[in-house]
Amino acid sequence: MASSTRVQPERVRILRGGEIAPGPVLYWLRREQRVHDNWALLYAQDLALAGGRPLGVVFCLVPSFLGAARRHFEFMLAGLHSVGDELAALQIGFFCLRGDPAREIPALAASCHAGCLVTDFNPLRISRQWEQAVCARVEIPVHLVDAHNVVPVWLASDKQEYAARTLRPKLRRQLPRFLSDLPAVRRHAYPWLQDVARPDWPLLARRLRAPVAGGALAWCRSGEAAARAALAHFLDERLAAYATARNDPTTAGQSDLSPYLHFGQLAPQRAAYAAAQRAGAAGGADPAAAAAVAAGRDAFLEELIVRRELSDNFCHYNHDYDRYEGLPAWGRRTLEDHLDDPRTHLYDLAAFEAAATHDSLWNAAQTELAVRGKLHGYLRMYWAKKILEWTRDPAEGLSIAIALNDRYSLDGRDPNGYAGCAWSIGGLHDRPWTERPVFGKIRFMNLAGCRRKFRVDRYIERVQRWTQEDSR
DNA sequence: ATCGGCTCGCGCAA
DNA sequence: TGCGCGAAGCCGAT
Repeated sequence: MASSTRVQPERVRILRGGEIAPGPVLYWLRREQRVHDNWALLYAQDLALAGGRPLGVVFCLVPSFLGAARRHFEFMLAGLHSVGDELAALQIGFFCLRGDPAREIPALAASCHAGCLVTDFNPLRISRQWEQAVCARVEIPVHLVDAHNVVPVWLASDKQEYAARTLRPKLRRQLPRFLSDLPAVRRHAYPWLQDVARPDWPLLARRLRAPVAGGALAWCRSGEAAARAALAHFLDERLAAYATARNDPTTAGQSDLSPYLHFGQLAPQRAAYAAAQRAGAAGGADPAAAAAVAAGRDAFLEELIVRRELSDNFCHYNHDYDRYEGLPAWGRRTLEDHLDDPRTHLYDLAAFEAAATHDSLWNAAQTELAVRGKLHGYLRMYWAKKILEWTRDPAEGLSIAIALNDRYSLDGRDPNGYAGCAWSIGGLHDRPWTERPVFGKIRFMNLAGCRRKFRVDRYIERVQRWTQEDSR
């Protein structure tokens, strides 16, 4: 069977080799929960078209996943619901299974006599384990597609990068080849004819075993359509101010796209391509406005591509990405020099989770995280660094920061979160600074710095307003 | 308001 | 082997 005509071969890794057998192509959808701008779906469709076969998509719902809360599952299920509807309209089969993917995926592949299995790339350990388990239980080829990174993670670099500055030039060299528009998925010429039971979405929601944590997520509607609207809104309304406003938690200066990127409802490459198109022309006759758009675009692309793909690089090449042992050697060394330093305050997970520290800014940040399911980028650093400062040792601090981020943040359980916690607490991708108690040479942050950057009282009031709205 | 120093190690130039 | 420089800061000097 011929290979893909629309997807570059460097995007694809063969997890299990062999001849593609007769029978439909099955795409096991995991991280990229969208129909459009999805290289893995396009690749699976190309394989199916080349062989004249039907195409099916399967998602396997795991009732409990890395500490995710009920509202995360509800957000995800709402998005998957529209994915299923759109695929049906394209004559592509859609299954939403429930249980252990290591059992469910091979069972489905066998029952529909699939000739090939395609899945999307995710660097987290649990994803690799599922891949291995599935490969061991099927007799057909399994192909893995990096549909998340603009430059496929294994092509961008063959090792864990030391810092953004070592990855940046490697990405830049490859971007002309990869930062392109994406082709449209087609109505599939060979319809999926076998009976597909429409997922019983309300039943799936009722059977979840996820803990209830945090408030409702009124600010962020789920789904591909909402994601595209949010991108358009950001590019139209906020891009010009992004370079200057994104580090001020009292203004709406951030893109607010991370939930969509995390759940795969928005393709990073779509966002990057759209932002790159917003060249100086946007300002028209006004050179200052054009310069602001260009600065916003550059800052956004730096975060969207360089820093996000750096965190995929970290988790892909460092299997201790969420543990103390995964921190850089100089960071661990200097933290260990200060293990016996007295701590000014000590809290456990429950006290942090209850936002019951002595610091009203920290409590407000934790409250924002709990109520809204997101924490402003600048405050997220302060938040994590204080957890390091107020726990008995850095390993405990790291695990508390990760646990809270995974439980509350809509974009938790993502390489971004693990890299962010390791940056704040262990100096990952950072450099050493003046030595001081507890932190050692890890970059320090404090309230005075926040006051210099933004109106701390205004931020705290803002969070209190959200809390009142939420309780109503 | 602005500036330099802090401190490690990567990667490139020589 | 030497050297420049870096994921978002802090602090004290001017």
